[in-house]
Amino acid sequence: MSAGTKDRILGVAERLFGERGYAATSLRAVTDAAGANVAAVNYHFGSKEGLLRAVVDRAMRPVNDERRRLLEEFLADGGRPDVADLVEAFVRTGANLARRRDGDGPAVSRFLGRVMCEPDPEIRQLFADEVGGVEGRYLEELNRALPGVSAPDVAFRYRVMVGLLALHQAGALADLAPHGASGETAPTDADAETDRLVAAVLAVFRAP
Amino acid sequence: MSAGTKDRILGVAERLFGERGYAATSLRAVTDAAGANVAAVNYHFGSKEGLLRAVVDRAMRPVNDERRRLLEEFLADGGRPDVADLVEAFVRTGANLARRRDGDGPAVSRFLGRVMCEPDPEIRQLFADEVGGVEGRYLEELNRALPGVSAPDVAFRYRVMVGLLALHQAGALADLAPHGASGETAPTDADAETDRLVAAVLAVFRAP
DNA sequence: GCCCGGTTCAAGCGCTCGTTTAAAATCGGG
DNA sequence: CCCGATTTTAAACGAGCGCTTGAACCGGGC
Repeated sequence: MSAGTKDRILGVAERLFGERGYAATSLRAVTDAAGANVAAVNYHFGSKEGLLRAVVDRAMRPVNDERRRLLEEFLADGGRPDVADLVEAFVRTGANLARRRDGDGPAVSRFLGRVMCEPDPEIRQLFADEVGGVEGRYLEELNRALPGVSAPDVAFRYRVMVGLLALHQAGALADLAPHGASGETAPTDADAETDRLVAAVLAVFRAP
Repeated sequence: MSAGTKDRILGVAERLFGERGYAATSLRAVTDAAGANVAAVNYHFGSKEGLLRAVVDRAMRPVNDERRRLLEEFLADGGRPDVADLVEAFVRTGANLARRRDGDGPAVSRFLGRVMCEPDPEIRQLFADEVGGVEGRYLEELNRALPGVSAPDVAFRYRVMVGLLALHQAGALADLAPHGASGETAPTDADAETDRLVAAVLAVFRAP
């Protein structure tokens, strides 16, 4: 039933890094939950940071692939994606992670959102390297689709998109509610939240 | 010249928590930089979390006060603030922190942004408690100013505003740039960034 | 049957963590 | 000037950290 030690460690690390953050998660917490030994981490991944790198890579790969695929679909036959196409493709690809068939969707999603918000510049760089290529191409196409907006403005709105997606995935948007207010504890439908997110990002890009 | 030990610790903690995050900052790093002894933290603040609480309180108080003042100014004489008023008041109050006369503005700003993004739910709660009252009133007024938008939609857009402000203050928006792209290393004018942020949030609230 | 490369393990390395203790330093009021 | 309270200090506590070591385990080919 259970996968190999290496994969079990990856899965647990993904979940715990996402829940507690990288710095606050000890290797022993990971290996205990994975039914493995601390030394196994250093054997398979070299170090704690190596483990993080492997988890980021595994989690990010399908997202990158899907975003690249959608972009190439848009560009096929000399097509020109508009802003809505690009935002939909980019944001929903990330947001839909949480709905993966296996039960790990929410964990992967939260993990990726959390990594994007980590304080340590090394970790941010690690993540940026992983995502780099594809994101750059989206920025290019966004510039092409918004000829009336200056490049720095497009770049800013692009960063807003990435940042909001990260907060959404980390679950950080959900509990920024003003708590003091009425109920609202209802876990508002996740699909509705994603729709709201896409709409918000689109509104930002379409601003005058 | 130097303030008392207590205030020096508060100042350094503010800076280091903002730079490295709470979990990754040791008490010894704080007290060393403050020229104080580790035990002084527990004497003055009881614990590491007590220190965090004190720093949040000190940093957040002027922001809360200013937001409250602006809101009451809008409401004076039966006035009714519109969306632009509310967003400007809320976002700029936070963003302008970085321009305080003393040199600590950027540190305070980064610290507050970082705390809003911390993974630990206890810390998030601590922050929410501190901000609570005032934010709830802004949400109320936003609902009043947007009669055509459903309450859950307004609540979502409100969370987008708070989240984006946090990312902006933490400096996380600045380096989500696609790195792979051209230069853009230019530290784009901070005022221009704030203007873009306000414009983006306004666009979100004004979406159909 | 035996050995071998790839894995996993218990144990321990040196170090840093948050916290505690008790003594020294500091200071204002009688 | 000295006393009592407040503040600051050095030193140590136990726990947990990331990482390393050397031995045990394991399945498959000679």
